[in-house]
Amino acid sequence: MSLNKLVDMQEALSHATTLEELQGFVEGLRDVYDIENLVYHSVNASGGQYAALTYSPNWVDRYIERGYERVDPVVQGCYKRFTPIDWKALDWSGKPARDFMGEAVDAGLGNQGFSIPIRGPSGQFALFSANQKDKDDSWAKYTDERVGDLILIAHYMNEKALEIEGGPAHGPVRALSPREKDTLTLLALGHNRAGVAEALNISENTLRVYIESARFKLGASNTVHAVAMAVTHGLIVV
Amino acid sequence: MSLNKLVDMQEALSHATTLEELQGFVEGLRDVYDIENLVYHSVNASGGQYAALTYSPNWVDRYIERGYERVDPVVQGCYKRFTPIDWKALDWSGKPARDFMGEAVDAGLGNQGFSIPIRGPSGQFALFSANQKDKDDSWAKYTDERVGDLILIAHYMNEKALEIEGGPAHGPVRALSPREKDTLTLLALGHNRAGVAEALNISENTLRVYIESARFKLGASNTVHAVAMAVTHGLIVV
DNA sequence: CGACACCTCACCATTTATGGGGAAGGGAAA
DNA sequence: TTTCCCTTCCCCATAAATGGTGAGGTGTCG
Repeated sequence: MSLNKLVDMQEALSHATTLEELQGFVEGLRDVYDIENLVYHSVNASGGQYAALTYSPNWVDRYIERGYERVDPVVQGCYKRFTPIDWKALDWSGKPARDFMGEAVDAGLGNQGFSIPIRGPSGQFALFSANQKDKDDSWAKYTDERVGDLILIAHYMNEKALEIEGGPAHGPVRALSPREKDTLTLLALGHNRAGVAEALNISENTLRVYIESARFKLGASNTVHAVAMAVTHGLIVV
Repeated sequence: MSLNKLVDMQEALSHATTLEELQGFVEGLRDVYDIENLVYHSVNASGGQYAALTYSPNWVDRYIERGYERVDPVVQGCYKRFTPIDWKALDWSGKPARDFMGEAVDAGLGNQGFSIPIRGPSGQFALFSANQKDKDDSWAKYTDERVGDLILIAHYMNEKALEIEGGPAHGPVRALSPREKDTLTLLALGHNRAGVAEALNISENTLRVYIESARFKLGASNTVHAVAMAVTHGLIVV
């Protein structure tokens, strides 16, 4: 059923090289999936935000201006989750939350919604949401049918957004040798040199060679730097 | 097509309260989806690992004993990704990687595979993989048809695993004060104590208080450990 | 075969980090 | 108001990390 759509989607995404094109992609997707609103919203590890969405610019401006992300149950609820969720299942019990939804509907949003939280390396977080004015039963049918597609799209889109935005940001780092990874991993876990040397069954002298070669490869100025870089670049898993 | 299966799956998962039951769930899933092997493997932020899988115990033991996670292109490749990927698209160019695959096939694994990386809050990372002995074209057809289901299952399973295991499991990490964050951030960027103290315009003595209080809060055994923990827990952004 | 990367070990002098102690002012919460 | 926490500063002795250099063996790839 959805395979053709998905193939088209990937095809369209593969050519995107700017964030503006992602905006166009989201708008196209809205037609393909016959839905009123789609939103991709990314918050990277440094707090930088980016969104590609089909809400009215007025609503977006108002949202940003008044800092509604601090009230919005979708954002607040999804930040702690990592599986898709229907907006009905979120906590709307607070008065600010209900007022917010009232305003949102006035601004043209639908009453139904469905969001997919996405997480990338290094604390990156994004939300992909579908929104529509609909009755409960037909909305449930709609989401049941498309949730699989939407999850895939959300992830591909997030990958593309990160590729565009964050790609060449952090410079190239040479891969570490197995021993170098072992060394940095154990250091990151809190062992000192003597402990690491013992754990790896090598002399502390040898260990130092690994630390220094890792430092050299990463362009790090000391051990702390090297370990931090290895962690943030995903070279070691702690 | 897959809706009934998914409903059954969620139903089965909702009753799970122990990690052992997840193991049983994975085994059941293997039959439902007519695949040779399924693997759920989670690494939480504290380095704790948990797996529910259908590989032979011998292979699992061998994998752990020899630290194959450092060689396995599936683990290494997926850690940097966050969209599903076929194992063929991974980097198998190194000799250790090829040797590893040879051993894996000898141990009964199929030659084809497909993995879904999953990320949760606070650096939690998991992999959900499907594995089978198959030809390229029929495997491509299989994955195309089921990738949507598998992604959903992977996410629900990860949610359940974290719910069971996660809650109060990984020790509480107290929030860092602004000065402590500044300190660890600059240390992570490669400055030594003197440099950080100068950058923050405080004495090196004062700086030490921050390092030690941060270490204490994080339960870290030294500066390297504290910085690594702060990075992996997303307390600082490097 | 030769280049190259990797793993292993050693020594020395010096710089740097750590552990543990004490102290004082400011602010916020209870 | 009292109690925390945050911020800032100081001292000392000891443990640990660093910088630089040298050198032997293994394995892989062209």
